[in-house]
Amino acid sequence: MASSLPLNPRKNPQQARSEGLVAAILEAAAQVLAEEGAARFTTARVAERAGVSVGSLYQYFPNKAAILFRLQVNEWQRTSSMMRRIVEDLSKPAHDRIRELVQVFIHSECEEAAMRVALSDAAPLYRDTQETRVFRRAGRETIRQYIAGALPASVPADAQTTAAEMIRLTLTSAGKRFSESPRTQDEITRCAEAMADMFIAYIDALEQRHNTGSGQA
Amino acid sequence: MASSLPLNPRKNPQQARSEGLVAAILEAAAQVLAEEGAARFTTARVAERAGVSVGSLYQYFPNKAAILFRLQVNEWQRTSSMMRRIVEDLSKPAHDRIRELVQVFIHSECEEAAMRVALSDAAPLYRDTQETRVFRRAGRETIRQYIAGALPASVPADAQTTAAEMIRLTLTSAGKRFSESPRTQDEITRCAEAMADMFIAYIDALEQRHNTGSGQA
Amino acid sequence: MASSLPLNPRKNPQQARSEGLVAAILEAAAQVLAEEGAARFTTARVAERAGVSVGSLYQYFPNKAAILFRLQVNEWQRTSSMMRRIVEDLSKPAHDRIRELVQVFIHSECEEAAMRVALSDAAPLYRDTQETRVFRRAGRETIRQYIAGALPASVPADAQTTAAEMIRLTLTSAGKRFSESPRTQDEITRCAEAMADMFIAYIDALEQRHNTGSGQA
Amino acid sequence: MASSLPLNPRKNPQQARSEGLVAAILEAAAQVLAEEGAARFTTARVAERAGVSVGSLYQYFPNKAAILFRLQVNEWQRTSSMMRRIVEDLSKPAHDRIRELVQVFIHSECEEAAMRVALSDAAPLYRDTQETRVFRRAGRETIRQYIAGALPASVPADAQTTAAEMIRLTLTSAGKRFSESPRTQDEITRCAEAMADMFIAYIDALEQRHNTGSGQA
DNA sequence: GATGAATGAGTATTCATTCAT
DNA sequence: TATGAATGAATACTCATTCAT
Repeated sequence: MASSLPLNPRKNPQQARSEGLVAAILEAAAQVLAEEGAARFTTARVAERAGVSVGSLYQYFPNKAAILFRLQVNEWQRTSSMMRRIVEDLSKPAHDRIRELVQVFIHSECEEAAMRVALSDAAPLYRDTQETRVFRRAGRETIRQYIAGALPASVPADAQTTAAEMIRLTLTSAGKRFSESPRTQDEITRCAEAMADMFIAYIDALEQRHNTGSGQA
Repeated sequence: MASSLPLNPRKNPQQARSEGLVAAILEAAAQVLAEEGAARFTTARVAERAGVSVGSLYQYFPNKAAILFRLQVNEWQRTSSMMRRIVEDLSKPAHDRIRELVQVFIHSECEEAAMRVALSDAAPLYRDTQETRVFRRAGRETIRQYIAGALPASVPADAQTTAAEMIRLTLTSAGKRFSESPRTQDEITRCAEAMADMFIAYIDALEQRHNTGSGQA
Repeated sequence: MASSLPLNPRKNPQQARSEGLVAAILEAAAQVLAEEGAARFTTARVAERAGVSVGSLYQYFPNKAAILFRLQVNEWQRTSSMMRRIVEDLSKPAHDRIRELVQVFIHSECEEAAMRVALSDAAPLYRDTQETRVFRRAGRETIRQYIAGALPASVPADAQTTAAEMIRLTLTSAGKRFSESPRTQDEITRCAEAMADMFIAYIDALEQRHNTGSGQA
Repeated sequence: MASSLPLNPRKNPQQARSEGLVAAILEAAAQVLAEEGAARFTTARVAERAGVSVGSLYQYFPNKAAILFRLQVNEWQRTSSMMRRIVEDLSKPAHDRIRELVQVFIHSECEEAAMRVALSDAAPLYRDTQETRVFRRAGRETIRQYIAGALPASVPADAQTTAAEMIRLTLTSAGKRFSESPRTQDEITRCAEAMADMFIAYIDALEQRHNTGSGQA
């Protein structure tokens, strides 16, 4: 569809004031999204919420999609750095890192669920963009590598890639879907446990298949 | 949000004519969705495509959301009956049934992907309805039971429920996500294979855990 | 610039009601143009003036430019048929027909001057369209032929074409420019007289040049 | 309409710096007009192009219209001085001076056509001003006198005025209209020739009418 | 003087839904 | 029953101009 909307910030927020405004707008945008939903996410509402004129809003964002895109990028970065922290902690055994990864990820998905769901609802507005595609692809790659980093080294590279990709796909998509309904802390923990169980069983089976001499596969 | 839109058909399609019209409208709706996307899915376009006046359209559907809802229900029913067929074929061992379930499901998700993605994009329009919630819950339950039906009987009931739910969640959400990008037949098959591997490893581990006498858990 | 706006009427006004609405909208448009000027010519104002909702307006015209285009076409047709009537009245000598043509044209240009000036001001909105170009070219051609029809037959074809084109250009552009300022009837008549004098002198000179045997040219 | 916008420069450009800035702004304005058209002629774009802040722009011009007005005045002055040079060259016979006048004027109109057309498109913005009216009236007068200066002295004063005014009106309006379409050098020359033919025939006829003793008029 | 961030009124266009015919 | 004309609220985005720094 609209695959060429420019999502780049209009000006580099060089000055503290600018950065503050951008932050205020993004904060307001997140609130509007969470409280009013994607359908009522309008530039006017965001500007009003941010205590800024629409004109100012458009000085920092070229269009509505760009605001949503920035919100999404921020989410991705948060997720990504969170994962990196866990995965790079080599003091823990692989299984524990996987378990922690899943727990932290699912819990984090369930935080600010309203906003995240609304952001997903609005995805059609910023999804079909070169920029988004590039960003998303890069994010996918990064996360897959983090996951691969927690897999046993004995698994051959291509099997590792496949498995990491399946785990990434499951983690992110099932995590998102799970977080769409309101959940208690207990439910969240149990869901993450089951998912980690599944991942670990999968990894162990993979390891076994490749370890056992001439292997069965 | 808009949780009280009536999605029920306005009249019981008693006459053949009515049924034909409803079918024509739904067919047209699916086409519009697939070819124009959710953003351009308008009642006027659907009516025109169906060769019907908007007025008539509104005689069979109380509002736009109801059309989308019906489309979604049809998808759910198709999926559900497809699963039932596989799961009830007791001539095959459980593992095979799981593999087949996943293969068929993922392939089916990737068919008519354009329409299904657009239908998902439009979900905010019909999602927050009592009716949808009821239907979805029932569908979830049914599918979970189908999956549970393919799990080994030795696993205790509650563990079985948890596992079936995790598999259902993964299958449907990762399947949907996977189908959002265009895929070759080969890619689809390999994704389904990996997913089935994961599920089977998960099930086997579960079985083992509960079989081994006093078990570790 | 915007060279691809569709200016075609959205629906054929088949019914009397439709025709009435289109006429009402065009009438209102002419009034808004005359009284408020091109800059304040908005679809909302036109609709209000016509006693119609904006929605209805957009059922009969695909966009603002189309309304202006229709107004312009009407002007062109009025001018064209007026010229034809004069030029086809063979009972009068050529000179008289030229004089009458000029008088009638200039007087007509000065009528509804406010609206016509505003319509010209708005020209950038509908000018750069395939449709307008086609229409304008056809109109130019027609008028040139009418003028050629009043020229003496002794002038060779190509000289006749050149002269008719120069007279057309002068008549229409100087007529338009002259009508931009408010004028008394007397001023208008005298301007038309002088212009006709010029045209007739031009035609006579042309005739003479081509009549005098080996001529000077 | 908006007949009271102040178009006067805000400050006398006493300093060299000021003059430079004014010139830079006008140059930038001409470029923006030529390259982007009247609709995209914004103060922001002009300022950016001129390498100046909007604030500075507003120090030298009270509003957007004033920039356009200055551009127009410059055009008028260029035209005017060009005409004066030709008309005051008494070494050439009147006919030749008329021919040259027309040729040079039409060619000059066709130069920078893009900018001139855009400047005309923007005319509604500066046209309805006391200042513009005064300037335009003065310009008209001057040009008419230049033209009168090339007419034969035997024609009585009032007839001369009428004729000069008709020629001025035709020259400027038809010239402008002609230049609105892209033209080859050859087309331009031939148009100017035909126009000069017309003017000379007109002048000769006038002369004859007034020379022939008791004359018919 | 110079800057450029902030303002906010203004506008074209769409679309779900109704209801007179 | 069927039609489709009519409605009008809603919304993204622009731009001339000001004024605090």
